Amino acid sequence: MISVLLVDDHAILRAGLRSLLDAETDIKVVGEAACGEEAIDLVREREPNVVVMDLSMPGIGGLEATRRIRALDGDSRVIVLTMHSEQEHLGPVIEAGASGYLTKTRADRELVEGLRVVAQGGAYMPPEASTYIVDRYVRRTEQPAVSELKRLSRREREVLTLTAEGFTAVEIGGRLGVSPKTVDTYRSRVMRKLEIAHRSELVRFALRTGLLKIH
Amino acid sequence: MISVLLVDDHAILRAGLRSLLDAETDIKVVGEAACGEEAIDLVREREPNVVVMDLSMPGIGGLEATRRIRALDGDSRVIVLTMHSEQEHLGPVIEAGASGYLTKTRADRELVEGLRVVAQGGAYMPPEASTYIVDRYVRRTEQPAVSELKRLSRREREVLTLTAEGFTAVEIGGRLGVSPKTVDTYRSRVMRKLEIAHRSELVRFALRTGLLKIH
DNA sequence: TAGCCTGTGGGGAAACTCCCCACAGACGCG
DNA sequence: CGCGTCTGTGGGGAGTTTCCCCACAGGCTA
Repeated sequence: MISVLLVDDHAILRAGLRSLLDAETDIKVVGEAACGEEAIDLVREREPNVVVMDLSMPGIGGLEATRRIRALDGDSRVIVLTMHSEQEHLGPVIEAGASGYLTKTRADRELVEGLRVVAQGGAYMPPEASTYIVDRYVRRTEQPAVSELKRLSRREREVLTLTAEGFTAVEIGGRLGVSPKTVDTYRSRVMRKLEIAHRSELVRFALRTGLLKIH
Repeated sequence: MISVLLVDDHAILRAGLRSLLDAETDIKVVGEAACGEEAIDLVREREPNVVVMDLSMPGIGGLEATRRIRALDGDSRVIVLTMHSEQEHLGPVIEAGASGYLTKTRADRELVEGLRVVAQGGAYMPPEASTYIVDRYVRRTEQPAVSELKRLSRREREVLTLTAEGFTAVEIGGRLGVSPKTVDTYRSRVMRKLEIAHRSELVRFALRTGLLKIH
């Protein structure tokens, strides 16, 4: 059974959504909110599995509400429902931690499906979301930093990565089968080539180029 | 004008794709390949904007071919076209660096659109891709590591993040307005709480919890 | 052939970490 | 109320680590 909270400042729309969802036996609407603040309170109180969230609302709005709901201890997940196809807002929506995104025109057909996906821990986003997400998170060879990567030798890249991961020269040397001092040299050369003087920039570089990634 | 390379081991299918794409005035098919190896050679030679890639092929297959094409110097992008709806392969496809993903059943209607999106530097993925990508890259509050995050005090989190970013205790102390020794203590406490003994685990933790993120 | 890049390493001073210890205020809990 | 725990704050000191300078060999290029 999936519990759902509806958040929209238009009662009519909430009613529409409710009737849509009431037709499903495994979905239960456990509350409605007309603004972001109210939504947060209700999430705290009823801990719905999924929140269907309108973006444009008076007060803090759907985006900020999404952010705050995600910051709560519970694990309510949010599907953003935009009334117009304002897909330029997709980036902020993902940033805010939404798990789903639907436009009104698609909602009637896809909301139920999206809801199930999201309730199961998945995400339901339009194809365009991939653009945004991939842009941000998957290494892109056309990114300027990545072209700089090509100026590093293999050894230098290895040392850069392992250093950014927090290993010391001794450890890296052990893994690569060379002396720690050699590793020192590689690190120095990387920093000179990239014109960076500080370890933190090294980490940032590794992060931007995708050398350092989530396991 | 978008230049396209078609890769599929079935000539009939390539012919179908070609006729589909020839109908567009801004798309030009600049080559065809029947296997991954051939595809790589042709990409090197003709540098197409987009490669339409079948997954199941003799030899290295479409996945490995995609990976290698992405590793080339050029910036040809890849749309994967699966013949059946083998969406369980989405993860590897994204990992391999594909920018688009289409099933055969959708290709006739969506290929041209996807091609344009990808050629412009975007990504064209089914909604399910978001699940995969978001799962991997957007911090998820329900991840076990994140719940551990809540056991850390604010100061401890700050120090954890900055340490993972490569700053030293002196620098962190300066930024937070406390003594370096205090920062040392925070770091120690973080490591004890998380039961980690090594800096690299600290970085991994920061990465997994999203404390350490791309810019 | 003379450079430049890469892989490999040493020396040494300065910096940094890491473990132990200390203390005060806040908070909760018998 | 007193006691333990957590958090914020810091010191001491041994041992590590970094970072800059230097060196040399092999390969590739101009």
